[in-house]
Amino acid sequence: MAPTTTSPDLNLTTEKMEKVAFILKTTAHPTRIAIVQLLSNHESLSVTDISEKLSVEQSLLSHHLTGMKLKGILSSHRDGKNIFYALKMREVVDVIQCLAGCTFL
Amino acid sequence: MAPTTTSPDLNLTTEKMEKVAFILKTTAHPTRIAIVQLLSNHESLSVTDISEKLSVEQSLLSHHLTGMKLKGILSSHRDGKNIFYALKMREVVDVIQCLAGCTFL
DNA sequence: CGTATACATGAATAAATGATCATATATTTG
DNA sequence: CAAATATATGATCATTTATTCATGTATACG
Repeated sequence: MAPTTTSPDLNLTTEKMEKVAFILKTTAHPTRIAIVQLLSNHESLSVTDISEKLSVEQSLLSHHLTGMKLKGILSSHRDGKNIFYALKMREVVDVIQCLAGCTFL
Repeated sequence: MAPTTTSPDLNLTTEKMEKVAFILKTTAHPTRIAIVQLLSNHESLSVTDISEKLSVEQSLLSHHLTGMKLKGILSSHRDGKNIFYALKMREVVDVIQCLAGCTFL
């Protein structure tokens, strides 16, 4: 009885497949994966925090962040001069975790 | 004690993040998700089988299939005139399953 | 209120991806 | 071997995504 080792049947509607593809696309970028990783360990971080930790230029990072927020993966709130981002769709952590666990990668 | 509900810490090297992004990108397309779904339920199918079931034109499908094979997601073998494709990296099923399970999608 | 800080936005460009079409190759069959 | 079937491939074009740069907006602070 090891229910977590076998995958259940996959039976998705076209609409669902499109939505899944949409989220996968939004996640499929090294920088964005790094962002998810950071936020999976940090609750919430400012743009500057993330920019420094990942060495990604402010504007480019901002584009990534606002995109991810728009698509529902992140949330944000302002605190003074800073804007803090947090992980909203925690499932993406599992998705990354799952693939990262592949021995052959 | 429900160990499967919480995600373990995510701590990936840059290289690993790139590889994960690579696989995610290869999966992030409605047609390719449909292919994975089909093959998760079928063991192996010919290009014609898949083309008919998904109503995707031969050449376009072939591009998708060879790409996915090249990137290690699928395997293939010839039997007579047909070439049969099968799922090689079964983890992608879990990835899709995971996101498909999101209530908000 | 002016200046500095933190972040967002938009335009322009570059690069990657997707789709289509024409054609090539492999295999079977007559 | 010629024709038919099944699939792959390569060129081209359209679309999407990524990056950069310049500038805009909000907040804080003197």
